[in-house]
Amino acid sequence: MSNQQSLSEELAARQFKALGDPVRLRLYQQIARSDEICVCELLGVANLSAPTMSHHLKSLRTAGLIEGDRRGTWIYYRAISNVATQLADLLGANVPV
Amino acid sequence: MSNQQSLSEELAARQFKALGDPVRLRLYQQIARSDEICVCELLGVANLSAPTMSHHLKSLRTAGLIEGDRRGTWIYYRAISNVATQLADLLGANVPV
DNA sequence: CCTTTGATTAGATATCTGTTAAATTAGATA
DNA sequence: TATCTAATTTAACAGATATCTAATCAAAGG
Repeated sequence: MSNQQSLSEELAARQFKALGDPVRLRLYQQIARSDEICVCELLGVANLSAPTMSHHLKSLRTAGLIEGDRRGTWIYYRAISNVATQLADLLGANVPV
Repeated sequence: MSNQQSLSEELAARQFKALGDPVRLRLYQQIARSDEICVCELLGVANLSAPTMSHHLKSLRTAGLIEGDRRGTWIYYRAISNVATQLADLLGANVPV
């Protein structure tokens, strides 16, 4: 159904791991819900220090789940499309039973 | 589409975390592919010591991803149904944009 | 240039995690 | 009972991780 190119298991594990923290799962959902969102706004939503926020965003970023770019003073993040779908596929939407 | 009862974020994070290890992701997939599978057979497939296998199975078990029952000498594991689908939903198959 | 604001990076530390070896539990069989 | 196999548990330890403080980088405005 939706499988342009299957994720390596190593990469998928790293992505699940990135999502495997309550703080990061919330952040990812918040980012995925938004079209794009500024770090400063995420700081307003979550109750995290700026360094801790950066740390978690870096986890999500290096896992290939989100990407960000600076526009002037602010940095905007957005979810990388298809990744979530690929992970979902991998989770066994394809279980034959 | 498939949302009988949404997962708490805490639980979902624990489940993603359990899947966030290459060894456990493989194990989960192997178990989900099978109708049910004996630990001894998993030991044959993966190259793990018995204690390490138990450790990882316990992670998946306490996260609510798999369940096992003893039948005689052997213990059989199977994937708990719907959980993967709920996680997939949570990942944003349902993103409205 | 200096200061302010937004964000990341570096260093320190306490906690968590994956693996191993040794011990233990559970069931089957003699 | 003793013994064998299947699986888990315990204890120990190295390596990873989350959070904090302090320092640094990047852009904007005075």
